[in-house]
Amino acid sequence: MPSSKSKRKQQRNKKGGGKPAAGHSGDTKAKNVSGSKTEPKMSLSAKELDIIHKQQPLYGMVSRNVSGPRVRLSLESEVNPFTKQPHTAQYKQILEGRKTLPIFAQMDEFLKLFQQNQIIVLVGETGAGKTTQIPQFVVFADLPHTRGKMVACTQPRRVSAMTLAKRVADEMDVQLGRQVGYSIRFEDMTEPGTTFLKYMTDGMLLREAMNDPDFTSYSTIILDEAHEHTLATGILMGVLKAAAKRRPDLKIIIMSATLDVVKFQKYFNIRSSGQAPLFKVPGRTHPVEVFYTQEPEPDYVEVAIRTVLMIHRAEGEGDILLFLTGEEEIEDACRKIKLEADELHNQDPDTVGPISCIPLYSSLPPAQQQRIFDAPPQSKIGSAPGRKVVVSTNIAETSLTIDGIVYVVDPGFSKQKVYNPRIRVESLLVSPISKASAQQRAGRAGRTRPGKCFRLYTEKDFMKELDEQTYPEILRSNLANTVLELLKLGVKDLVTFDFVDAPAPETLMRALELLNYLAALDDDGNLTPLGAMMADFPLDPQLAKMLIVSPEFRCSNEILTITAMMSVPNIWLQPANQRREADAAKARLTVPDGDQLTLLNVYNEYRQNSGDKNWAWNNYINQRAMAQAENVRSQLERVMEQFEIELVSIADTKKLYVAVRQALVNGFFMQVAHRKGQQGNYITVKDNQVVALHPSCGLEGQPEWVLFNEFVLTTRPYIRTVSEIKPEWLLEYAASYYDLRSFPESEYKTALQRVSAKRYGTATTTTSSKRSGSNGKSGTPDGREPKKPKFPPQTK
DNA sequence: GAGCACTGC
Repeated sequence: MPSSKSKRKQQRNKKGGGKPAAGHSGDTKAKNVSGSKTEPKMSLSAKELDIIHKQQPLYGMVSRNVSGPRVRLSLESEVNPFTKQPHTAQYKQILEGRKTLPIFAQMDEFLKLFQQNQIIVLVGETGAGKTTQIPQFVVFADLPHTRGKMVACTQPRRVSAMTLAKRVADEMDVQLGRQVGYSIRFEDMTEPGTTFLKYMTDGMLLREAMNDPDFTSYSTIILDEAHEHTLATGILMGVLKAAAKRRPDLKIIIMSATLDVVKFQKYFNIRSSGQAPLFKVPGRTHPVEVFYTQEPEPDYVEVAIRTVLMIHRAEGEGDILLFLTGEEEIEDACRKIKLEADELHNQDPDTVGPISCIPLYSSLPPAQQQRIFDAPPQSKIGSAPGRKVVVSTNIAETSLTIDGIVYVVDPGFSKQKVYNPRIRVESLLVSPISKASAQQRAGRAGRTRPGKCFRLYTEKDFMKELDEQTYPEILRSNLANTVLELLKLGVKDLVTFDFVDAPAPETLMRALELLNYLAALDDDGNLTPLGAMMADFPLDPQLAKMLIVSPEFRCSNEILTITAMMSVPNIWLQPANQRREADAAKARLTVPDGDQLTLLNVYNEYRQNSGDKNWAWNNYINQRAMAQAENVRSQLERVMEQFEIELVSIADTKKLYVAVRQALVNGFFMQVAHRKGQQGNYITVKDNQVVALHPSCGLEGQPEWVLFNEFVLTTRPYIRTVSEIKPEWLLEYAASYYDLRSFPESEYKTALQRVSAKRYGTATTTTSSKRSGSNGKSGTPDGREPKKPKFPPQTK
């Protein structure tokens, strides 16, 4: 079957881009179809109609010159336009459903706007069907398969890309992974040459762009969920805008669920043709009545619990969704709600029904997450109906949809990432949500029938205090990775790069500085060969650097494992009632020289015991995280193979553990702390932050010099995932960063000077044996003075 | 003696 199809496609391709799609030579009919301004008359003969209906549904259609009536004719055909197979009964049934979507009635209008513009901004509430229907309209308008191109539709999350592709494949009556497919990390469900509609994560499209900055595989790119302002979406917009200027034939559609789209319209004003046109799609959700508190409430958790109980007592049937900020808060609230609701029910079962209270957050095992789809508890005949209460983080705002929710309780807070470029620290802070977020939360009450939303803040606060939109992620993140990606994408000047939301100069400066010290950038800010290689690894720059140089330390096999383990969420389980057992299990697996070595040890033990299905569980290790680490490890191994980076190891454990920590220094020499006093305090080198070892740290005692993976700001500043290192390694493998002349006077400077004097005979000159010779940066051979980097650019 | 909002390559 594939061979006959590709033959047909070759015949079409011979005819070239603008020619009729179905081998029909005279395209006069097509002109008739789309040429007139009013509802076009389709002056098709009975014979032609018969061809369209029974053999060639795309007969006579011309790419980007297609009208609604003509598309509908193709949809009603007996045969599938793309497979030439007879349509199934399921197709016809789904098509009837699609026809009732409001967006379906706007097809003609959309096709016209699409034809006339290179870039469109489209706004429509969730449930309008825009994500399933618009890509299909575009497929008919573009006929990408006749030109060897694809239509892409990007999503911020993997699950959405997968489920949408499945849904649309059904709607188009094709097999998933053939004409319609998806592409996400670890899974490419497409067939090159056959797939012409591809759902994918925005991160995946960004990866592709690194090797093809003009997006040449695509005729149209649809960017969905733009209102979420995620990092990848922000970068993609900038890159797409640049590509659209170079490629007038590349069409772009920006889709958003909130009305605040003027920003996008203005941003995509290319060729000075005025702002990009807006296409509006009506929503299809039920009305939600919104209530506010009269006075600001000081303790939102307490009020939230009271509100849930009030709804349970006084409101009609329907489930409740309460938004809180984190795991502990959620588990705590669930306990209290359950306790009080049970009491109410026992006192008066006739008016107050039974309740089930279900926590929801991402680190819950999938089986427990599934509980949100359970039916509410049954009540005895004659007594009040049962009710389900879901207490959730923001995961229920976007990622997971729970049907049957009628009441939403919104205290107006969520944990949000904030970045402090001065000390290069990302942390999580409970912050007020935006208006857009509050609206999204309220909308969760109206998915199946009219609902109610109780906001635990005043209407005045909503109007005056909340931001319109959530602050874009690009303004709240460490951009080291992003900057490396942009450079690999061919962006020369980051300071003048046209961002939708330009990051703070200090943030860019910090990123450039780090990349320069890692030798990913030369002193003129150009990507080095090492930097180009680093960009191809789906890793933070420090991890990529350490992995690439690890063969020089004969431990690339181990560094590969550690890198994978450091790329997955926390592997340690600590059930509340088994803390002592969990701690004991952890102690058994701990390597006292460093937490990174402990991670290596856990992975190796896990693999050695792969026959024992209960090993992870018995050792209080998160099985899911381990499986993820295996996955990441093999992906990284493939990239290493591409670059012919050898996988080597040292048999002697003692020597191996030294080599591993030396390799760590090559990536993390900027994350080093020195012990200060006897109180367990450390001070970070150059940033001078007072920190403590995180209680989860497995180091024996308090070594003088440590390297850390993470700086976390919680009850106090901690460093987490820590290894002991020797100061000589810093001088040897990161000589230019540890040029002591540039150091502020400090205890650690004095200590390093002592080491330097002992080693090189002088306290100020740093020479190097240049062992990490994969770049010209981290050593100063021949005693030459280290060159002062021009990077990063200084800001005022 | 803490804690991990969420997502992505």
